[in-house]
Amino acid sequence: MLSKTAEYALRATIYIALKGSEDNKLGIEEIAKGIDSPRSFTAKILQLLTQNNRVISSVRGPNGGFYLTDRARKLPVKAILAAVEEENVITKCVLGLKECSETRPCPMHTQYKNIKKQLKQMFEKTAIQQLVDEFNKGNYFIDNLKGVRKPC
Amino acid sequence: MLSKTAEYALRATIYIALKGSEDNKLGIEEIAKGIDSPRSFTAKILQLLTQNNRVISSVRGPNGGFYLTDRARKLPVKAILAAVEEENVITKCVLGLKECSETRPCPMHTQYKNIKKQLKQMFEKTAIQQLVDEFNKGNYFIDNLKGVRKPC
DNA sequence: GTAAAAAAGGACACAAATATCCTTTTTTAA
DNA sequence: TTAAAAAAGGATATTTGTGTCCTTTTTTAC
Repeated sequence: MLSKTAEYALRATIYIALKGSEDNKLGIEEIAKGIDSPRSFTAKILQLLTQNNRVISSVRGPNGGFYLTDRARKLPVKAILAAVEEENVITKCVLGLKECSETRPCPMHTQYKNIKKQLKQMFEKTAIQQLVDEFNKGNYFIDNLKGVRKPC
Repeated sequence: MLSKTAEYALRATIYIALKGSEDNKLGIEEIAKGIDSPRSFTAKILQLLTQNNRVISSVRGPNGGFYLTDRARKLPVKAILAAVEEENVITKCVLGLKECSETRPCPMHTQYKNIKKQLKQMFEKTAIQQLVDEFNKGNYFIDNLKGVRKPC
């Protein structure tokens, strides 16, 4: 479904949103460990997220690190995909046809169109902070987002 | 969503189901042109489909080619994904976590679980022949599955 | 203002996906 | 039984995705 790049981008951003703040910036070391991802590769991805779409904020030097502003927390999850140029999952034809629409549908269009619509909704209507809130409400215990988990 | 390999596998199989029969086998040349895919690469993929899961049947030599048996036409679309080892789209966590379930959900599990369920249904409940039937009923006009299109 | 900490950036390495080409095997028709 | 047609198979090339490492820049604290 998504590339490793997109998965790490989502995991890292959610991790930073969950554990960090402007007063408590997180270093790349902690983030990579927290989401179980390769450190340097993740650093590259975070660069995309700080530059391309300003989803993540960063500060260099001692006490520096990554965090999300309140503004960024209101962004839809789609903004993360956009930063790593993978928004197209939302719109792409399941058979990979360049043209696939209601008037020129591919043979799977009827079956897929509603799923695609829901994917679109999920990524566009869900704010990053919303994921944080829901996660904090639950008593979840997650393996890969290690530092984030709570005991069951 | 899907790899090129999976897309070509789906397109080729649907193309063969639409245009071919045991009496009218299709050659790789025609198939690749019909679905707008690289010829040799598509040939490799068709090998997977003939070997791994017997979704497609083939005969060598003059008047040989590819076709689908009636049995194969009843297979779910998932069988095509299985042949190219890409069934996991149906079950995979959207964030790529190894463990993600109702009891140990990832932060997007709530939003994604229903979409995943529908994806699963689509690939498991839709038979290849069903796509053919629906396509033939409509007055469709498709660019990439070139030979298959009908005028609007 | 100097040293240390941290992200940013550049260059490179490795692996997987995608794609091509050529040879071999099978089959058919003449 | 031979030539031609077609898929099967093997080897290799190319591109993209993934991952690492080292240097540079920025920032802070002392």
